[in-house]
Formats: sequence, C-alpha cells, structure tokens
Amino acid sequence: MKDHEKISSAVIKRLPRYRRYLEDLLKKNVDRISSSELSIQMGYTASQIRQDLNNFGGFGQQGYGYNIKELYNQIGIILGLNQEYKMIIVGSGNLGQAIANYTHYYKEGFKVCAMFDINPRLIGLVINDIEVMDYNLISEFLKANNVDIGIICTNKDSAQEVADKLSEGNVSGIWNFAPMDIAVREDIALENAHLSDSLHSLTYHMLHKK
Amino acid sequence: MKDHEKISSAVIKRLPRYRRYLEDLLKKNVDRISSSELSIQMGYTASQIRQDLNNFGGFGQQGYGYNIKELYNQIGIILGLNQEYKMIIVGSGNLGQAIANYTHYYKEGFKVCAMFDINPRLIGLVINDIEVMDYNLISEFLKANNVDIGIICTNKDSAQEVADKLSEGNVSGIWNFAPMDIAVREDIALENAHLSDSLHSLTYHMLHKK
DNA sequence: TAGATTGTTAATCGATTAACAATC
DNA sequence: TAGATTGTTAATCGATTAACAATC
Repeated sequence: MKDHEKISSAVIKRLPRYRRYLEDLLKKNVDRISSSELSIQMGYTASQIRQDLNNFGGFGQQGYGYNIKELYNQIGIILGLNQEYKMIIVGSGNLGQAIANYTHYYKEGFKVCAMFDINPRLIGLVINDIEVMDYNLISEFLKANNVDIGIICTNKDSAQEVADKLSEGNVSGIWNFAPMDIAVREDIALENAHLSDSLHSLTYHMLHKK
Repeated sequence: MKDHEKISSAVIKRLPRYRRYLEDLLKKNVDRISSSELSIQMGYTASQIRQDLNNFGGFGQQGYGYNIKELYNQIGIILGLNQEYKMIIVGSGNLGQAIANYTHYYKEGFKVCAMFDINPRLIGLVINDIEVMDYNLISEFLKANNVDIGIICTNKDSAQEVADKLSEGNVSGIWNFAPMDIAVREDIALENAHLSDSLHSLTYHMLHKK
C-alpha cells in the first residue's frame, strides 16, 4: 500500500463493489480487463478506477490492463478477507437470527461463535447450531474467547451499553444494526448498518423522482 | 424546497440521521437547539448543518436556533415519512422474515402486505400475519394491488429478474438486499442495502487501524 | 516495433468550512 | 436595544476527471 497517506473513505467504500464485479468476471472465466472496460460495467470513470486502485499499488500493466484473478485476490487482502473472523451476535431477535443463519458468511471466513440475549424466551434457543446465551455471561465469554467482531442487533436503548461491553471485551470491530449512533474507543472499528436510514433515503428518492 | 437545484446525495444521506437526533431531543423534551449545539452532538460542523437544512428552506430563526419539533416534522415531510407505504418482500428466507417481523416499521407507516418465495417449503408459511405466496403469483398480485416498495431478499442470481418483475408491476421504489447491483428504470428509486459490502469495509478498518 | 493501457500529474468540479451581514 | 444565531456568500479543501508520458 502507498505508504502513509490516508485513504479516503469514499475509496474504501468502493472496494467491496470492485471485488464483487471482479468475482463475477472471474466466474465468467474472463482473465483480464482494462479500466475502460470495467468503467462501462461499473459506471465509474476509467480514471477513477485507476486512481482508486493505485492507492494500494500498481496492480495493472500498461498495454494489458488488470489481471482479474490477481486483482480480486489483492482487493481481498486489502479488505482483510484472507483472514478468519470470530463474531458474536448480541440481540437474538429476528435480525440477529437472520444474520446467524446467513451461512454465506462462512465461505468468507466469518464465523458466528455465540449469540446473546436478555429475553428468557430466547435464551437456550439454537439457531444454526449456535445456542443463544444469557447476556449476563457476555463479559465472561469475551474474556475466555478471542472475539473479533461484535454484532449489535438490539434495540436502540441497549446499543451503547452493549457497545461498551464489547469494547471492554476487546473486540476489534463492531457492526451496529441498532438504529442509533454509538460511541466507541478510537482503536475499535465501527460500521453502522442503519437499515432505517437506508429505507428513509429510499422514500426521499421515491418522492423526489420527477 | 429550494427551487430546482439538485440536492446532493451526501446531504440526503444525512437527513435520516438529523431526524434521529431530533427525535431523541424531542423525547427529552428539549424544544430548541442551535446549529452549534447540534454540531457538538452530531459531529458535523455548525456550518454544515445550516447549509444542509437551508437546501430545503429556512427552518431556523436568528437569535433563537431551530425549533426541534418543527424541524423534526419538516425533515419527516422531506423524507416522505408523512405517507403510508405498501411493501412486498420477495425472498422469504431468514432476512426476508426478519424484515417482515420488524414491526417498528409500522409506526412509521410502512406496511408489508405480501411476501413471496419460490421455495415450496416456505410458501404458505405465515410470518407476522403475512402468508408467503408463490412467486409465480407476483405479477398478478402487483396488478391487483398498489405496491409502493419492493424489497429484494433473494440471492444474487435472482435479484435482477425480481427487479424486472417489480418494475413491470410499477412499484416506485426498490430496496435491494441482494449482494448484487441491479439495473432499474430511471423513474424507479433504488436503494441498496449491501450488507456484505458493509461487513467488508468493517474488516478493512479493523485491519488498518493502527 | 506499434498499439494499448497503465500510473500519475494537473485541471476541474463539488462539497465542506469560514466569515459575516441580516435579523430575530 | 444588545446578544445570539441564522442564512448565505466567499474561501478552502478534497475528490473526481482529464490528459499524457511511461511502459508493457
């Protein structure tokens, strides 16, 4: 990666999308692509694609373009997808269960190793081979296990308290589905999946399309 | 709204967040706030807040600030949240079911009126009082009912085909959870909730935090 | 070698921030 | 009125696009 210049979050948010397109091309057995061809498929300018990729290194070759397999792998490495991640889900209601069941993650090296809830009716339930544990045991669990990612699927009122517990338990990333912003220590990565915000910008666009 | 200048999508994506903060303030019975006070709470600059809001009108008052209730209501109207939306869910697996169960939406005027799937084991299942219908009946259903929003919770391979059916059926918005980009007619609003992209940018940040 | 296409610098465009006159 | 704070213009900053020399 290009030494110590900070890479803008606009670029980073495009990386997973590049990877998806490269994966599709890979499946179609295409083995190389130029920035201009990719720009047609993805709707970015060729210039932007070259700029984006060059933040991380010169993956292309003049006169040839980019080798798809190599670029795909490189982006996977940049995104940290060549590693395994142990995750826990806090809040085992519908959304938590849906995420636990989303087995597609496994292929990518994401493994849900525990689920928690405070609701006695959910504790003990087994979702996709994972038993829902009592939330009171979370600190203990985090101490005993090396958890990488905590997924918050609680309501908004519990989100900050859960985030604090996860931080104390030294997760390195938090994926927050609660419709609320949470504060976390500087060294913890936080990604929000605010579905309600997403829905609300959909209605905005519905209303304001011609 | 300020006549016909196009409002940037950066602004629009901040609106639901403004609304959430205003809702919290409202619940705390605060009745006015200045852009500088809000800037502290939200982490935007006061200048940005005033710029953002002024895209839609002068909601504030010099020397006073913004009336929270009024601003909250105005943003709701701008986002189209003073209306009711009929939604259908296509793909009734775990994620589709989780969304169907997410009753919080009801309060906001979002109503799931049907669910669809091709899997015979899911057809007939009743989720939160909604019976999962055979996907083959979707066109018929869309003809007979005025559906505003189609929610795609299928796998990536079916997403485009579903989007086409929804478009033909004249939904005005599509909320796409499939990990794939879909193409839709110009007049249809599309919002992607690419959860895997979100997870992948989380791992990026985990890897690249000091 | 000639053609193609990158990597990279420079130019443009757009979004954010600062400043301040208007005004409640 | 004086103080506070907006609405809005101007300045800055950052991201995107264009251009082209480097090079495979």
